[in-house]
Amino acid sequence: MATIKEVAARTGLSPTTVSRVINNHPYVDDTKRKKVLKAMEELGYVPNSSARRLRGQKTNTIAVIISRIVNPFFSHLVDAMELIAGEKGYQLILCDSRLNKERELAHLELLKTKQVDGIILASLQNEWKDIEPFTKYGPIICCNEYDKNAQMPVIRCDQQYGGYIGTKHLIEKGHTKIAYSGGADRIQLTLDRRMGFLKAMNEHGLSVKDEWMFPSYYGIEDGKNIFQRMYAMEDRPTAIFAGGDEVAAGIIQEAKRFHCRVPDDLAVVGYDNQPIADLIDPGITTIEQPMKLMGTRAMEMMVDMIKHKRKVVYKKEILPLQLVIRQST
Amino acid sequence: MATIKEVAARTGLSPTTVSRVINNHPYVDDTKRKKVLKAMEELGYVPNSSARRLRGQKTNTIAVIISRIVNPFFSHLVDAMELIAGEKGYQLILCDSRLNKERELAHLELLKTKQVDGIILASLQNEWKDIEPFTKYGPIICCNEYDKNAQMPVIRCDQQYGGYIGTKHLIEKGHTKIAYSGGADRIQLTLDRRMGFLKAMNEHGLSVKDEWMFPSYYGIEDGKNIFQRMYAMEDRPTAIFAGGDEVAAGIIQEAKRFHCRVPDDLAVVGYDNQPIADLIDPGITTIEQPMKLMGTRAMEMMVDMIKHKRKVVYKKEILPLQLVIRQST
DNA sequence: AAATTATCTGAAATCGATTTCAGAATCAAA
DNA sequence: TTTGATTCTGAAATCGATTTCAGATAATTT
Repeated sequence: MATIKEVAARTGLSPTTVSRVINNHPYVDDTKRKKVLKAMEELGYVPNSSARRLRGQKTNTIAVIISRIVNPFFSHLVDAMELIAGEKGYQLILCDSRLNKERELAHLELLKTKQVDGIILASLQNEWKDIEPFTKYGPIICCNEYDKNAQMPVIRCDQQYGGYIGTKHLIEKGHTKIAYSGGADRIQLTLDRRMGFLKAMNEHGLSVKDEWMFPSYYGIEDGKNIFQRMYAMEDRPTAIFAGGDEVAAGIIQEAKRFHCRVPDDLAVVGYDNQPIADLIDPGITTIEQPMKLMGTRAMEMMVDMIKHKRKVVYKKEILPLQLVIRQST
Repeated sequence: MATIKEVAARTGLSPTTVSRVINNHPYVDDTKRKKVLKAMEELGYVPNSSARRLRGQKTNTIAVIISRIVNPFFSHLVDAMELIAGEKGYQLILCDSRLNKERELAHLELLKTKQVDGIILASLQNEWKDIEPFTKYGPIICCNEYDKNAQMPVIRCDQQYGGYIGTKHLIEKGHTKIAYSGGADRIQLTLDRRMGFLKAMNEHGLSVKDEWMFPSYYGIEDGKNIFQRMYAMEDRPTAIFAGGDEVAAGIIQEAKRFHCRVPDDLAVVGYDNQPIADLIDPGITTIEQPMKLMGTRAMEMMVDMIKHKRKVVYKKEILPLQLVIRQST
């Protein structure tokens, strides 16, 4: 409630001097500094952040756009970001696009209206051409997902490598009839992963049946669905590379229900290494993504870009992926 | 980049009129209104939100304080809140106290410094006496957790009832030697739940062994730990009411490893009805909390309080809990 | 002693919007 | 025709801080 003027009045000094005390400027007489601090204390004065934002043209706020906070992948990512943001003195605004283009664009407006100093895009619903116009209002970086055409900093994993090592693992286990979930999508990350899958298959002279290529799905229910479709096939695959641990879990759960043994009758590889991967029986062999590291690095880079108002040098960081072997393969 | 002045200059009108157009005030000549809109469009003008905040003494931002976003309970809660906040035109600032008192207090400062219009406390690390001073700076409501002494609006579940029905269910299944996890804690929610447990036990003339009362734990590892401790006992309980689904999952997983059959040798009841409850084998009998509803109602109430600047009438809402029976009992 | 530098202070401008207030023009009612 | 209401407009004040600029005083250096 109290303003800087009231503090000034109470001390008989000017608002300028009070401001200097608040901001630890040099050249303030020590007696007066103490007087100001005392008055601030007594009045319960706290600087009004709206005024500071306006004058300073800075919000100390960063937005992160994700597609679903309930997805453990994103909640871990956001968790890491929130920690770093706090350490660096920034607030984090959570923006959930819910896989919706318009919502994503609406959230990007935050940068235009100066509600945030920068935006981390951890999910990408729009094409680069629709996002690009926003870059002139402040720093935007991609984290996890990316666009091939985008000239913007990005922190991500080598998804092609992920697809490759997962598939290779199945091949080494002796599988030749391998299904894949995560096909028909315009998301670069998905395309990369699929390319890795196909690369491994090709390298071993294995062909891929069209009917074994499932589109991108996310939930447990989708996994159950996929299993049923495979189960109904004449020529069943003996292994599947699922797009995520939840899908993998759904497949495994449904397989059990149909007395189809995992991994003997059907081997399953997941993605993300989420807690459930280690929880269900059998444990899911999966590709671990360094979510903490990705979130941390993205936030560090964002703060760095804001602080140094550095001309957006197109910078990319690619983090390692790892195969975690459990009992589902 | 463009300001309201530039728009005014371009149209030959005053900033006042431009402002009227922006805010849909009546009494603006239609020709001029169109002229202004055109100029805004051409200049790519968007109102600066810091200026609006300062002048309007409103931030259109709400903070939610939770203890861990990676906990599915909270991510679902936040998910629901984010949705409603967006619908009502508010931004959501995510504050993760990480179970730390100081972090929680630091986040409450957001209200003091006018960075947010209100705060939803979905986790409570401090005592009411330390939180109360902040209430004079704006609306604060509790969601999920609460404090007995607190005179503040709260949306929560009847945890005592939850503890009661879970325990009663075990008793009805014929168990008399029932352990409980979630004991030594100063959190009201935990105390309530435990009271429900004890009430059910008393009603059936069952006594509770001290060594069967475990403190509050959260993770899978804690669950494993609890199982091992029970397993090592002379007099083993035949059932346990775990504080959460993760703990329950840990117990079940470890039980399997020791060839202890669930539910025959050990029945397990969880809490929250998280996805894993349905995923692991056997499925976990658990108490379902209406997280979506709780988040939704909390956000609606918060927006309502902000909009109507209503004197904080102490209002509480208690939402229903439900027993979900699966194979672990 | 004069010149220079370092330390300290406040008036006024500024950030970019909204609101108040007063006044002008138009229209309707008495 | 006068009065009153309705519609429209802009100058200036305001929100609450920070920054610029200029000036005063004290301390150092020549």
